[in-house]
Amino acid sequence: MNVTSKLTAAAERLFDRHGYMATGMDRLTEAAGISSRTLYKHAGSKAALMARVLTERDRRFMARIDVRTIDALFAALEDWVRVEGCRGCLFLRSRAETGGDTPEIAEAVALHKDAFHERVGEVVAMDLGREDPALAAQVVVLFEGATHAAVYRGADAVSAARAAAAVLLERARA
Amino acid sequence: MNVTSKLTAAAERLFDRHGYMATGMDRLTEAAGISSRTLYKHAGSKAALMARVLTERDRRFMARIDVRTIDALFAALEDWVRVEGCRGCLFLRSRAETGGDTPEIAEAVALHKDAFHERVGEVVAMDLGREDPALAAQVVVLFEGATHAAVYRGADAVSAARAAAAVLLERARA
DNA sequence: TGCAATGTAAAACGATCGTTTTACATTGCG
DNA sequence: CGCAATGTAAAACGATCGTTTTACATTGCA
Repeated sequence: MNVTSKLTAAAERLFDRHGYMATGMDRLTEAAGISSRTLYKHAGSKAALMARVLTERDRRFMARIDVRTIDALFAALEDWVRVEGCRGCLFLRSRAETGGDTPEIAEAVALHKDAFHERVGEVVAMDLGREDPALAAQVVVLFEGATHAAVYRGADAVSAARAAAAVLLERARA
Repeated sequence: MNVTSKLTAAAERLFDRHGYMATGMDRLTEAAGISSRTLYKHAGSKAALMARVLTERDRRFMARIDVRTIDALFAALEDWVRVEGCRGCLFLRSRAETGGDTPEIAEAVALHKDAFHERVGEVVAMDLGREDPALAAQVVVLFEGATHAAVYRGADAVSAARAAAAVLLERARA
């Protein structure tokens, strides 16, 4: 495992657990086992490191939701929550913590959310046999809601979203 | 308008726009038009101020969703988003920024989410004519999802949640 | 062999953090 | 009148912030 990926992984974990602003560079260097000079050579700045974390997380997340049905989409979220925990959407959190004023971060968030919405549209089209933008928008809302309600209601929130999505899909088929 | 409520209002606005950790005490004193000594006499500490902001926001929010139907619940959210903007749930954000390690904040968040869930249960019971905990959980997820999807999709996210909730309610009636 | 790259450890940078203190002005009420 | 409460302005507190720098060790390759 090279320096960059070790740093990125450590940063993602600390940002997720304690928040972006609350995580100082010294805790990052300590967790990654590198000096501050090496950190800045690889990351450039704290904002750039956060953007890199988001880009890497987007890759991992999108790979996880490479599915063919809406039900599998929520099953993937159940897995994600079980493995990665549930502390809300790290993308929206980064945007909120920076007030949307850091361009590199705001752009990474926008790219992720666009890609996610497009993926949901594709899954809906595969599952339903035709495109249905209205249903896709509802599934996005359910997914986002499950992610955030899981913070205080745990995996039950994902189950509720999964059941609701099944009803909406059934209705769209009729 | 007395000192305390002016401070609380200014703090809520700054915390919401720029994030909790990113908002320094000097910006709070400047926005509230008070000295730092007065701020600490009234608020005690930054964490206590944040908890007070959350308690006040809970009062205002719960008053807004004092409704009798599920549809009115999402209509109220549309109003809220139009008036207060959409930067995600300030309760979950405060919890995330502090890592859940500040008791006064974690407690205020838990109280709010419990009260919200109970209120949704009451609205579902009124609208449906009987209790339906499963439907209530789904409405909570839709509401939470609308709140957070609205950050990047605007009021359309609330409309989508509203339509989805109508379908779920219709299905529960049959 | 020797240079360039890549790393560490640690000090230092000015800035800003949350909070307290000092010194003084204003006001309301017995 | 006089005291207690409540406010402001501003300096100071030590700590920590993100970032850069200095000085030195290790490694890979021509």
